[in-house]
Amino acid sequence: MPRTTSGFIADLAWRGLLHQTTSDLLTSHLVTPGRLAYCGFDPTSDSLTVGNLLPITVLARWQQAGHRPLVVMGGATGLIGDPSGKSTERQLITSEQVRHNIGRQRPVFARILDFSGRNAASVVDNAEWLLPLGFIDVLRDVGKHFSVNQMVARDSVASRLSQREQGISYTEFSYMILQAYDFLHLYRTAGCTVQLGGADQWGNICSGIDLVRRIASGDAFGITNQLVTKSDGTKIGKSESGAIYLNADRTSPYRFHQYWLNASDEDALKFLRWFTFLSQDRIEELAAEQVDAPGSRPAQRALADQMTAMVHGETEQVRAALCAAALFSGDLRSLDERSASDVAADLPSCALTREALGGSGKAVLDVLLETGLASSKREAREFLESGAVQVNGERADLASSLGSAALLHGTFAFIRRGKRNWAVARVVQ
RNA sequence: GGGCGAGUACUCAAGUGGUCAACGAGGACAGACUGUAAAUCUGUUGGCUUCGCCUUCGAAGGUUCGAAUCCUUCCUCGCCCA
Repeated sequence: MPRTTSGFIADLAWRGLLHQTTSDLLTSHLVTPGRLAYCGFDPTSDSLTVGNLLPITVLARWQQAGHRPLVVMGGATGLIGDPSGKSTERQLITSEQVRHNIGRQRPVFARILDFSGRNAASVVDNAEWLLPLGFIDVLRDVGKHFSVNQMVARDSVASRLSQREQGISYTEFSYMILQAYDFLHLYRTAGCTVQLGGADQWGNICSGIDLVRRIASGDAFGITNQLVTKSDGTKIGKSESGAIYLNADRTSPYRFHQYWLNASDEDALKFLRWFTFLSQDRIEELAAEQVDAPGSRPAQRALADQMTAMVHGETEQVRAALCAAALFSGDLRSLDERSASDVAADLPSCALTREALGGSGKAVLDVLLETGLASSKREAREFLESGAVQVNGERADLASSLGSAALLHGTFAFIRRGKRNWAVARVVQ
């Protein structure tokens, strides 16, 4: 954590996150505490994903350095679509959808940023000032300050112009004007002097700074962070079963925890620096432990715990960690009924009836299907034949079936497919 | 509006009348080795009542004993001309 208000930049640099800053004067600007920086988030999806996490944590670091963070929800810009970093024209979404998305995304910011105290964070929606604007007014007051020659030269636009298959619509082309106007508006009304964003936002941020200088004769700054990927070059937050969301109803805290726990050694250390608020000393300590005892994966554990606590809170983090420990210790039988029930609540599940368990019992093959661990009987068969399936810690085969005797506490059958896929079948009355 | 070309499973991409549930690559999943890691090797990758059957190759019709492959119409996309 940065110790001084101007240490923000140095901290970002150490973490490998600093991409560019717009001016050498920035450092002296940051000496004064309580500077206001904003970062925009376009609500184009129902739930934020791990991919959106980085800019939020950068805002949090800004706050920890003694400055004030401002979250700008793109209630208006989200209706247009930012071409930056996109290779194809995007589908427009409805304004109802945007409002719904904003409502869903807001709580995530509330957990990561501090909305109380002297440096309290705040959230605004650019629909407040962008929607009332008149087209002609914008063309006369704002448009005059933009040179099409420059706009066309921007990376985000140029790359789309050069590929004739895709092109770019006038709508998306105009996006940078809106974002620049945001900065101007926030500079004038709130004294916001800094904009944070990903490296792909560099162009948009510069446009805003230009506009502030031209119209308000003011000095504004920009800081961009690196766009990060996993060591194999793929995006962070994409798993086999889809994106990892920040809302608990889309990705359970347990699954979220598991995602980080499964990071490769190389990634785990990088992720600790990029995403967590652990100190430089602590991270270096973990790196050393990693070298000494790679088998116990200290970096992954610290990462998973930190991330889950940050996004879902400490209660959920403790639950997820206990759940993981129970399942992967290999000693399911030691779980008491209460803990078993807690663990079961976090896993994909299916219901068993007493009747189905009578006689020869219920085929494990069917249970695999019902819990979603296998998507077809053919696949279920394949898993059973290859020895990929365990029920309550016992390997199952094609002939295996569930009887009452096999259940844990007479109620649960924990099914494991492969190394780390779990589900539970439980008896219902 | 006129001319040409393309649409194949998660993706890319073969196949141009039977030997095609469809080559190959990537991805994904599983097994072995490990550490719920990486790398490597092996296997699987449309569905099912699995020595067999059923449904797929942009959509709908048609020709044929038999079509992803031929014909017709339609839809979508790309290139060229106006």
